[in-house]
Amino acid sequence: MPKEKISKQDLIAKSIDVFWKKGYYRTSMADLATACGLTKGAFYHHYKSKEEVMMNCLVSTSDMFEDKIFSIAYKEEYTALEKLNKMADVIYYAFTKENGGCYFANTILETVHIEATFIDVIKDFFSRWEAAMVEIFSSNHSESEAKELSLKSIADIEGSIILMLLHSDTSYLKNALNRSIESY
Amino acid sequence: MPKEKISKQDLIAKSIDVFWKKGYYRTSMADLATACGLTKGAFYHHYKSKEEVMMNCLVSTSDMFEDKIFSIAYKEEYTALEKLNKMADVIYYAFTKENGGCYFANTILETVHIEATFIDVIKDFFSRWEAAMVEIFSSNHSESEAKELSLKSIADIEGSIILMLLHSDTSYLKNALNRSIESY
DNA sequence: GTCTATACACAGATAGAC
DNA sequence: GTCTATCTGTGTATAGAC
Repeated sequence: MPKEKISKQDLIAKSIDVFWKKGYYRTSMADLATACGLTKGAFYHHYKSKEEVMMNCLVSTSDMFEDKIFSIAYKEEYTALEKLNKMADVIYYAFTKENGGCYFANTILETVHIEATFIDVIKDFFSRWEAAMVEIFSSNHSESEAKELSLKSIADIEGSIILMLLHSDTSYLKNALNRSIESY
Repeated sequence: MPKEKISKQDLIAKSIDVFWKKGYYRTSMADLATACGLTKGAFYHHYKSKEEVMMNCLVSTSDMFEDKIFSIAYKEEYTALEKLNKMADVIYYAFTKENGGCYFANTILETVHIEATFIDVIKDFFSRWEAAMVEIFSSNHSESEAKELSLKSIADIEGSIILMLLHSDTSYLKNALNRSIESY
């Protein structure tokens, strides 16, 4: 296979940046193409619709979170508290870099009342996150307590991201992550 | 003044429903006009731009929350716990009726990276909410503790709304409201 | 694989008849 | 105050040259 001018991985990575920042509906195919240094025509050669690009972006981002963040919960070399702290650091980085925010929360709020297209990928993301948190909290709590603590942490973090974006102040997220650690 | 076919109040009320459900960018002027039983031309007679309609909708909704919900925090005839319970009931109703969700959270996530137009009204909404919660928690906690408890409650509730919408399950919100009451 | 050109629908907004 | 008609821009998507 001859070398490609631009790889599919690159297209998705660049597209994620645009979707993350502008949202699904507000992003045009021209935006995505330009971000990749292509024209619309060339971009459509790789993906046949905006929906298809978005799906690939969501799946790719979810996999990246699993790989870089949620997987920490299953590493045997760390204590539960170490896992919580390490995850908090990477989550903070992921939700504050560039313009900040949670790609999945943005997308579900934008699309949930209009089309069900992306709901399963987003459910999957939150289910992976919850599973990772449950894994950690389970070392110290009953199964049902661990689940409740996990859901509370996730809700608190997501809500704090909203306040963080509203006030342009990352300490809202920082505080939520600390509350999550303290609840262990 | 002769009777109007349709009052400005009605236009805004109907528009809020549409914006709440479809979001700002996804809602067209034709959507708003149709929801009000008007044509685009007639609708433009009342409001000169979509942005102006949105601003009026946000302000009107924020005032409604202050009037019907946040004001409970300042009623002297109730104990702090009664206030928390009453507020939780109305908040639950407001965020679950129709399609559910928080109009202000939706809007800030949709627009914050694109335009700053609505940020002040939305800040005002959250600041009113926070003030009401601080008023209640202050009866039992120091000023700084009351503020932290308030922000935690609000973040938890907003995050739980996301999970509620994702899973079509209002118990996420119910649980967050209970956690807020228990934290008193 | 990338480009230009284009088809077609719909967006926000305005003009002018009734 | 409401309507129809229209202007202008932009959106998704496709066709076909290079």
